[in-house]
Amino acid sequence: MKKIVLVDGNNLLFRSYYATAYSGNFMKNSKGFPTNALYGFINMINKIINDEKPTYMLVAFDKGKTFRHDKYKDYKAGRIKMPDELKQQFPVAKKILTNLGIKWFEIDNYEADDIIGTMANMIDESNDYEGLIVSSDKDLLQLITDKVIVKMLKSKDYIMMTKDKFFEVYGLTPEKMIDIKSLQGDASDNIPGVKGIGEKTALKLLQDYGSLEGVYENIAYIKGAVATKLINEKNKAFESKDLATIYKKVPLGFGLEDTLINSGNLDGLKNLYEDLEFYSFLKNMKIERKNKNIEISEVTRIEDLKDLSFPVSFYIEIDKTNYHLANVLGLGIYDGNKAYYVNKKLVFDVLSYINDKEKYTYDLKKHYVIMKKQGLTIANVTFDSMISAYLLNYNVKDDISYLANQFGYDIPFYDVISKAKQVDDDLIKKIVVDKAKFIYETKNSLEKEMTEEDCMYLFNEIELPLSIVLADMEYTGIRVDAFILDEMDKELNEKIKEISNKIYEIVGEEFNISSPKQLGEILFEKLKIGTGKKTKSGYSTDKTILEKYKDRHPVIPLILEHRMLTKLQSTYIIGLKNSILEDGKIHTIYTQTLTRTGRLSSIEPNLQNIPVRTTYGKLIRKAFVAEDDSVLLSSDYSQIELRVFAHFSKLPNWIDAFKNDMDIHTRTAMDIFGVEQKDVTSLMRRQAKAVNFGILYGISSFGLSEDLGISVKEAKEFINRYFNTYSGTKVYMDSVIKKAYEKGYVTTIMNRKRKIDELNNTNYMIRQQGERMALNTPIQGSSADILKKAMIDIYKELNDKKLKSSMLLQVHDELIFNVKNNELDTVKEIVDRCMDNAYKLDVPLKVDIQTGKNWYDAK
DNA sequence: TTAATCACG
DNA sequence: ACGTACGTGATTAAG
Repeated sequence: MKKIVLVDGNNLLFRSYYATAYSGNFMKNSKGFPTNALYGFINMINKIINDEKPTYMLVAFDKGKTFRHDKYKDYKAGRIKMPDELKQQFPVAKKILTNLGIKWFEIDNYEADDIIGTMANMIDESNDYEGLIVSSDKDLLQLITDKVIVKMLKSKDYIMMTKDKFFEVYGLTPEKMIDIKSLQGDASDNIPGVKGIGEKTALKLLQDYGSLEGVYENIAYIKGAVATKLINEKNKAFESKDLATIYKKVPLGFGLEDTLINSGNLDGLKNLYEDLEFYSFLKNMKIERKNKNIEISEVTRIEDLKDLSFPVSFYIEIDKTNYHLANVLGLGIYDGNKAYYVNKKLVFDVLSYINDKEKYTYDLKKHYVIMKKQGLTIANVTFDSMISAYLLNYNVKDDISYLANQFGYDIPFYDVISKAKQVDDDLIKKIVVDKAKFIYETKNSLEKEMTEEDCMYLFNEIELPLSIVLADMEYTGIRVDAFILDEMDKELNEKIKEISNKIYEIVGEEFNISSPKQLGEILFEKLKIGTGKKTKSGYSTDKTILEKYKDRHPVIPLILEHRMLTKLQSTYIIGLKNSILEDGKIHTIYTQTLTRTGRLSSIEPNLQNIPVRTTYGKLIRKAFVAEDDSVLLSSDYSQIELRVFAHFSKLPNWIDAFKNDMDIHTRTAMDIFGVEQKDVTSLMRRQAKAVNFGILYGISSFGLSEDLGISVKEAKEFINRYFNTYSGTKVYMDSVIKKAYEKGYVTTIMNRKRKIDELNNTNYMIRQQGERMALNTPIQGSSADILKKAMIDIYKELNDKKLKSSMLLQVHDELIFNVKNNELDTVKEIVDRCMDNAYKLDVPLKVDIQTGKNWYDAK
């Protein structure tokens, strides 16, 4: 006989929730997500598995509505609404089951009881299965047969209810549970029963007369108050019988054999437990840790590698996170059988030796830059787990150990290594080998997942080659003239001092202007400029607020100017100056595996937010200069996001406008205001532009009203007008959101996927936020895809033609190159053509190119 | 470490 | 009745 365990999932979660919920201050993880019900739930499931050792199992859940099979019943009207804190734990419970390899099931209009009843019925009719139901709900006892028993959960232990045991307790056969309920009622299930008849009386009556029907047939023999009650509530009694009967014909769509427990997904389970911060379960998972001690061959000569079989994975450990400044500590290599450790002196020779062989990495870009500094150009890397995991929406960090741990490898985090008092060679040896081993051993599963998710193109043709492009950009660096920064620094020092003194004079006291707290007190309490409370910790003094009050007090424009100047000085003058390395250049690091949309980001320093919007701030760009005999070339996509939107939404007017190289905001103004081009005022264009940008961000009337300085109502009318004019917009946006809800993710033009968990949040606000992400990501992400493709094409052509010019920076829709004077025309042509042709949209891509001795002039 | 602010696309 | 535009990083103050 094969044993199937049937679990009432709702019952289990409810029990666990209320076991701790009354304290009011129940278990949550550090993000505030409630976890109390899950904790008990997992404990129970583990216990069931331990105690029963089932090979088949099904967990049933109620689904949504208060319908029960074909008849509408006020079935649960008497129950209180499920608290959100409990509700939110249900989807996670289901995920956990899936990862445990346990089947769970729910279906519209039916309850867990019905599913279990149907299964029990199937088991009863089968020849080779027996069932065990786990619940604390007595209702389910009616399902007990010769083949199906119930494990009744009590507060601490349980009672195994077989047919015999049931008879022992109730003096009846199990199916009479229905009749008991009809008389006794059940408040929690909103079964009325007969008022005034409790368990004792009900049992006595049924033992005497066999069934509810029997009771009424023999009503003449029953005396006193009980008889009166029975007669008065006869209808209620029979109604209750109907309600108490578990339905056994749920269309399951699967058979008993489909409840076989499978191997599940330990890594997935581990991730879930980590998210929930269930460290005790993590410990008890007894996952076979995958990096058991293995023999490590120490490489002292190249000949020691003669047995190496390819491909191999390798990992270089360095002593700082900023790899432009770091020193190599050691190298680990793994070929599927043997692990090798290479000390820092031999790293260059060994990697040179295997450079024409196929290799796998974690963070190819980092390794490429490290070795390029030593004069070796790493080649033939065909797989990188960092990029792969990023595309698959894993939580990817700079430190490989985070991912390795998710996959069951115990590898210390980087800060452990960096904080170690002395860098122990044996420690490094073990770590680099484990890391290489992790890369090698998880390659296939990541690759398989990428194939399933259909992102091999993105991986092989975009991200992996791009990491080399970025590595070369970082390695090359951009020349920065420290003298120019110094001059600006002096000028700023004076200006800031001057303005500070003026402010102190006007206000009548000295204070820290950079402290929002102190500034708020001065402005709103001392000077009583207005009543602008906004943030948690006090008054909001941000730009928008200050600009609103600009005319109220002469100090405010000075504060604004002070803000601008100190920002320039601290972040850009001082910050950038500190980032100039010995070669007179700044080498940023592009994080390729961070953003949710597929964009790059730039750190240490961030070269993607160098001032440009204000005349004064823009001067910083004069410090970014070309090399000798060169100019800087800046090429940017004109309105790429709006073009991508035109492509997706297929708006005929926009496609037409872009094809004719028309100003898109003017065209929008013409369409929504219904005027000729010559009659478009600057206000109309400005408004049209604001709505267009709103569309890219997933428009909201509030956001638009803020941007345009109009009321929310007016903004709402504006948006309606826009949707009426461009009906395709609404259709497109609705379809994106619909698909996002269905699939749980959105995609870009190159099938980059972004999971959007916010769409499942019970909080309306957060769901709204999720919808805006769903709308924005395909646009922002596709634009990023396209520029990445252009970068790869340009890089390849510059290399193939052996040009000395090089790509330096990427700023989302813009590229900066250092171009040798004698290559200017060639490079211009290449950049223009590659960017134009990077991807074929329904509208043309447009590229603006400018050149100059420095970044300021090239804009 | 976190919040507030402001720089960019 | 709520409280909001999308995506980033660095600096400062203050707990």
